[in-house]
Amino acid sequence: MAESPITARSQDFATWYQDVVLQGDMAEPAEIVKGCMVIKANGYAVWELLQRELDGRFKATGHQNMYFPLLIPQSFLHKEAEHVEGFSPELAVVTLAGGKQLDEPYVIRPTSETIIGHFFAKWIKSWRDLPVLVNQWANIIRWELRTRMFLRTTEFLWQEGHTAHSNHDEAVKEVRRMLDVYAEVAEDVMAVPVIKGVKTQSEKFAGALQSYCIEAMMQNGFALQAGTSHDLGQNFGKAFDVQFQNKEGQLEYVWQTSWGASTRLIGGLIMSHSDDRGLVLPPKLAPTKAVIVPIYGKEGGKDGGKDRVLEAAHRIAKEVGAKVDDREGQTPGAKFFHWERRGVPVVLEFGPRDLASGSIVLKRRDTGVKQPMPQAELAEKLPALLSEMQKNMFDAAKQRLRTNTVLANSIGEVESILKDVTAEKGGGKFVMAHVKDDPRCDLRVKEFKATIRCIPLVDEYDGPGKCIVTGEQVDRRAVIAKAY
RNA sequence: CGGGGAGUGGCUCAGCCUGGUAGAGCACCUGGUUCGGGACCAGGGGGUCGGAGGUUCAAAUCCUCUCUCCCCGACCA
Repeated sequence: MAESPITARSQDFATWYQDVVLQGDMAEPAEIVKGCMVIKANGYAVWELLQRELDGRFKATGHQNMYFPLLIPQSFLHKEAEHVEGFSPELAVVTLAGGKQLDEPYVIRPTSETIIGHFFAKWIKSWRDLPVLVNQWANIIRWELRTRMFLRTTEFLWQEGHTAHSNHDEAVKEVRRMLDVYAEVAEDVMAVPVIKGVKTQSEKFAGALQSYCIEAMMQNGFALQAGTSHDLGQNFGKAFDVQFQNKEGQLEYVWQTSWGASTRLIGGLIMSHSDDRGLVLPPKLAPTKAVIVPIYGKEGGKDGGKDRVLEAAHRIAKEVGAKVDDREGQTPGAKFFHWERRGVPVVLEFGPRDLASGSIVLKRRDTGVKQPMPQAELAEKLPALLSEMQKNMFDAAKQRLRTNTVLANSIGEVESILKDVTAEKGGGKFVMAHVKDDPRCDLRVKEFKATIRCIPLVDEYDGPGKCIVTGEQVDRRAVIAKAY
């Protein structure tokens, strides 16, 4: 398979990113066809690992996987006013089917609140039926004006959780609990530090009371919304008439939540850790943790030196759970590059010299440091090394987040920090400023193409202050940044 | 939709200005020598240049129309 060069330029991030993802291949992970992404082998393997991590946690918190229809009667979308307003512009609609014009068109789901609301109404009658905790792994379509590899494709894979509760308190607890799950997976599994917060009313999910989110910072300082968890209140309950009888025998509308994370996470992963030499995968998400590259040396081949090296390499590989790259006709150098650019955490060199000395040379992907070690110690040291790398990658990303987070006390200051920031040039910051959750503030910030990313749940700064736009008192600083 | 750019073997691209009927590198196939950071030699297969029309003795190259993709903006996970 072809190995195109990575024409990475660390400052030209968009181009770099495009190159890594399009051509830089973790076995050529993806390409875009008409705004939709084709995810190839290794890219999908990373997604599968992420899925497993998320799904395990959903199940551990009592959720069940279900599957709902792809096509939703258009009228369903219209039942919740804000929802239809928010999603109408990006709907793909099926008007013709079976060779006939449909009486009522179907929309291809952009998200499933409506059709799930429809079923919740059928399934929920009593307080004994609650809570209902559902998750769906699915594809959805949002016809955005512009696509971006991994971050915004027309069709994407995601997971959407939908729950119904008998009271608001419990629903909010669920919203927060799932937000924590996302944050945990981002930080512990993806090694991507995130800020948990709430969206402004302007930025919230269409139809929600409140949207919670985790925001990550990419290497160019851009923000990436990596997961959301919505408190839907009774909006959808009322729209779809999801009522239950409480213990007192009275009818009440359910309180709902929804939460989702998508293949965008893979983009976030790449843009958080990868470097000019290709992908860097955190060990927990690396489909292949370690590869042994055998080197046969001058005496190789004929006199059996090659066989001895290979035999020993396979023995070691079996002990430590590594893979041997025994492909013919490729030099060791080519193999090193091959695995390096695919983000394999540990590449092991093993040749005649190691065979003689009982050692093996180990190179870690995150730091690029190469060191010899006794073969006998490898099996024991590898797991510890992988977890050290996992931590190291998180720490590095956390450090970057800290370094690029700044305080500002006037709108002019925020503007001067962010106005010239672009995805290509980099230099993005998370600007912490007191700003009110008021559409006027969102609009003011949009003047220089930034957004209020979130109001953090935990205030790590100086508490209350005056809004830099309206002058009104607010209780903590919010994150303002340019975002993908 | 507005502004840029690009469509030429599998991939990346040169050739176009100054028309003469297609090239390079990588990849692929065969044989051999290699093997501690993208090996080398020799031989070989594969494209009619996004599509349509026009000008011309002759079009990848000039003209007209059209399609597609990429980047920037508006919309957004």
